Amino acid sequence: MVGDALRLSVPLEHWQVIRRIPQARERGIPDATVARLPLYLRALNGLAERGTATVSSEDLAVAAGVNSAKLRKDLSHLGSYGTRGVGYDVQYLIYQISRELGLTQDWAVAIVGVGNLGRALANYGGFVSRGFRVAGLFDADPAVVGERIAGLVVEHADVLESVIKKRGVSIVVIATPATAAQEVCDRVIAAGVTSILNFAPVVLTVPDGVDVRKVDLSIELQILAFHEQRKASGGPMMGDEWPDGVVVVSERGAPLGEASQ
Amino acid sequence: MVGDALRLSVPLEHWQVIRRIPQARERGIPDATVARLPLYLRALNGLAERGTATVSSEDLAVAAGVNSAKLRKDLSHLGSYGTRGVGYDVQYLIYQISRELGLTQDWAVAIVGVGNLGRALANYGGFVSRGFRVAGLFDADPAVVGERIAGLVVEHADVLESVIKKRGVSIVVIATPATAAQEVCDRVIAAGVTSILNFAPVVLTVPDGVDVRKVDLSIELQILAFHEQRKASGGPMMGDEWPDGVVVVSERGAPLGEASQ
DNA sequence: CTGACTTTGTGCATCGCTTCACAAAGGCAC
DNA sequence: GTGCCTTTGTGAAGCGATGCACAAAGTCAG
Repeated sequence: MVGDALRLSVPLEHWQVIRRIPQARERGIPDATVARLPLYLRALNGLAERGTATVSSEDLAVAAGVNSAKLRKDLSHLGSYGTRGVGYDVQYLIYQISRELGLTQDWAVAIVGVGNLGRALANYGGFVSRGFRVAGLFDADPAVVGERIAGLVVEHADVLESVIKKRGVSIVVIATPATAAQEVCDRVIAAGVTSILNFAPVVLTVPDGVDVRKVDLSIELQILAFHEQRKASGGPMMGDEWPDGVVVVSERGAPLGEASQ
Repeated sequence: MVGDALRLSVPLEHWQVIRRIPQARERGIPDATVARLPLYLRALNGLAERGTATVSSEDLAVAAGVNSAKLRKDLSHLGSYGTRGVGYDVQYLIYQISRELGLTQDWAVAIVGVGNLGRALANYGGFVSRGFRVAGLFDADPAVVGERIAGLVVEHADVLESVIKKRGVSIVVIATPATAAQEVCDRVIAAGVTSILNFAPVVLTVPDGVDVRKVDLSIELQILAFHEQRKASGGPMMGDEWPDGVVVVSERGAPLGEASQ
């Protein structure tokens, strides 16, 4: 089904040449590129749904919200797909990017911490949709254990290690309060996990070889606030002075109660 | 109310000098730095809670999970706070970073889309804790409108514009399904909002002057999958072939190793 | 006051990513 | 085939971030 476009549009010889030159693909793909591949993939899926067969770098770039030169360079790191004068075969490119990202296989994901966020994640369709399968939900609170969410029964955090091994979980999502995050992190790593997606507002300490990605809601808001402030104070200087002479700490509300969560 | 620490360790003269030199602070702070400031802020709050009065760049860097040279350079963009031979006054630095990020004022935030994610966000303590106040919850589903969440009554999306203006909302969080996101986006921008945090898996199109930050759960997972695959395929080649036998790319059996990271 | 010690702030070399601009490659009409 | 048109893939320049290494600036003991 897929897999035809190529044979037609790119003679094998071509790549053999490519192959010989050590070049990009051989050694790692730039991180910045990897971070954008999922974006392209999403745009391509949108096009595919609308029945588009081929797409130019220009059009795809618009759909993905990036610059076309960047898109081409990104794709060139995967190999020389695409046909000059025509563009890229949508289905073929979807396959190639999926394979590169490792989405042609199924990843078992466990979610630890079934609070508001954990529930939202468990029910989030985007996970299941492409290559990811929620294989376990865990919480330390007995009141939550046993509850059925998104078709799964919440298990007690005590059995984390054994379940991870038994079900071949390779990616763990941490959605616990900040205080529990490091402990959970240590335990899943001990159980063999090397990829962690962390939603808790703490810096996790992990050994080499373990990948941690962090999603921090309040940090994003703070960055927005910075820009918003800049825009608002378009005028000359804003409160660039010390409040009244010399007040120091946050006078506002409280001593900044780090809302654990 | 609080506010002594500084007076002791940093004589006023000091910054007046700083103030005069146009230097870095005048023109924008690098984006990369802005993105890390919230991290430093969190680390500092942790230290403050433990009663630490001053901290060296080295220690703070460890707490924030960055390199100390980077930390010093980042802080130098704000001004010359810190005392050589001693370090930084924790309370003072908290105040300076908060001010720079615009957290000394209160930002009214509206959340549009009260599904699983919207609920999680509304209940997320991290928002309220520092400078952000949820001033409105909106949804288009009549079944949800009227419900009380985190002390707020969900309002119908129809009144979005008027409420935004009335309550002075300046930051909007979009947690709607992908299909509704662009419309919501257009409407809040028309109502004067220029800062948007988007959780919907779409690329929003906005006019110049509007800031959009995006948090995409499935993209993060896909990036993890990429690295996980790299690690797993430490062995020879994995499914590097085209489904039915046309060999496609790298036949090589080795390189790749490179724990890329 | 002097000298040893600590830690900041920054000049500089480097690195990686972005953007430009264009030659090379392919399609298509005739 | 030949020539024109479209679009890719990439060399090279530009730009911003990173990390090193050290002078400058401060503390502190005596």
